[in-house]
Amino acid sequence: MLQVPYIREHKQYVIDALKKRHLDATEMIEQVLQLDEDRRKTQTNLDNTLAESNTLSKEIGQLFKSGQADQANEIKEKTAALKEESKTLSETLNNISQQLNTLLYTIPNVPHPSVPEGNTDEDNEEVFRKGNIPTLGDHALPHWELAKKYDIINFELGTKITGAGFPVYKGKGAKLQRALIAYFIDKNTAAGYTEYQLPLLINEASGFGTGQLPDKEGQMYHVTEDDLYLIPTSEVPGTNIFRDVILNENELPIGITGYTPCFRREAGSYGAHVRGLNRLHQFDKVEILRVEHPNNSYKALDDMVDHVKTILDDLKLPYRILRLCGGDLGFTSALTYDFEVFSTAQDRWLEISSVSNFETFQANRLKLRYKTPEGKKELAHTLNGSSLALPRVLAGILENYQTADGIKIPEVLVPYTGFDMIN
RNA sequence: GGAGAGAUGGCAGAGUGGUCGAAUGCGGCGGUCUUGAAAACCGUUGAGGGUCACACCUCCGGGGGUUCGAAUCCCUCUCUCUCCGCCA
Repeated sequence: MLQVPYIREHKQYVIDALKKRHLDATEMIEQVLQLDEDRRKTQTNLDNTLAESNTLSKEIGQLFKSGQADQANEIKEKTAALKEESKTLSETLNNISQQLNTLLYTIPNVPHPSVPEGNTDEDNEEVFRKGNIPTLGDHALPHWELAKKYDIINFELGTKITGAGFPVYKGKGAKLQRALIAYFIDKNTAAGYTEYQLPLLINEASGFGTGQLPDKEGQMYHVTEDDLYLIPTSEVPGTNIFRDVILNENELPIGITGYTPCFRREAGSYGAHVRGLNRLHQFDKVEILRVEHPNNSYKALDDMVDHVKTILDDLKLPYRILRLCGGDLGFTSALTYDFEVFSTAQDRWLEISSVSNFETFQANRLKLRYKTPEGKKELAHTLNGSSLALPRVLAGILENYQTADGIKIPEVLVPYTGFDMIN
């Protein structure tokens, strides 16, 4: 959620920047500013009314104490009108505040100046590419065929147990998953991130804090009996650690990492693009997350990108990094870099990580602040990124490491798997 | 699932109708003392709105009510804890 004072001071900039998202926010912004002005006016009126009746109440108390009941009763009559007035004013105030908030919730984050123009993922800007795309012979198979051939993932079984999009990993496939998780977390903790194990269900307040609610309700599985949601990413429980928190400035920066399964309804997805591991309802992901001083958050974003790079370098997978264009940028993000690994047998790029700076957008919803040495409270910046999303990494490994004899295991993983070949 | 208890400032914990944004202790911050530290002592220390700054207003789990006046009384919701049951 954008900060109203910021909008007030940078009105035109905000409107122009939001145009990158193909959103003409002129009217919304004007409305926000008008509502905010109304809000403050009404608040002042209400405050004055309440101040008056507070004074009278005190007087009445004094009069009763000194036995002047007649005078007290006289003043009592005066309070009725004030009471009526303050009731009306506070109703108006609630009304205005609600309108203002509803409007603010619908305005996405202001894109960073470096965000390129563009409509779709095709307009994203490639900023880095590394790794050789192997030339696979005629034997090359897509990962879902490989999974079947070596009996390491069973999609049909998951369909039987739950439904489409809930694969069952088996034998070396299951072990490889576990190896990847352990390796990612070790890598992240070595870089200074503190490991967490987080809840997989979240309440409404948490969903709101990171921006999934109220708008993107349809993306999450909802346990209606208890009114809880299955997490679509550990960003949600991870970031909500800091909801309603005021840190000391010297506690920054904070970095945490955690592994969780993620659950996504993916309503409306279909076809070849969701085949195999490409798009699932349940998948594993290791996440990194940071709380930063505003002055340092873009440096932190670069650090996170560099960190994810080293993981992919270790795995020796061909990958590229994209800077998302305005049209493809997520609602809450100011700047996002996507990592994509090349799926050789499918001849396409698969997104395996998304690293974003949300600036104060989430912090404002979360009320995540830090206290400066002067005692001022400022919103912190939040960032997060995947390191990494498992299924597509697995797809990349299966496809790129396949040989006539089986699938080789990337060297760095062998200590974790205990085997160097799936055959 | 059954029975009971509770929700107050960073934490612990008083407060049952007016002078309570709230005693006290701990913690935090600043200072005195000290070569330095500890101890002791002194001071300070919740959040939001509003203002150039004050004033002022709101907040004692959420919502509603009674009252001139509510942390305090009533209703309701949520959550937490204890015991029993069930269970990984």
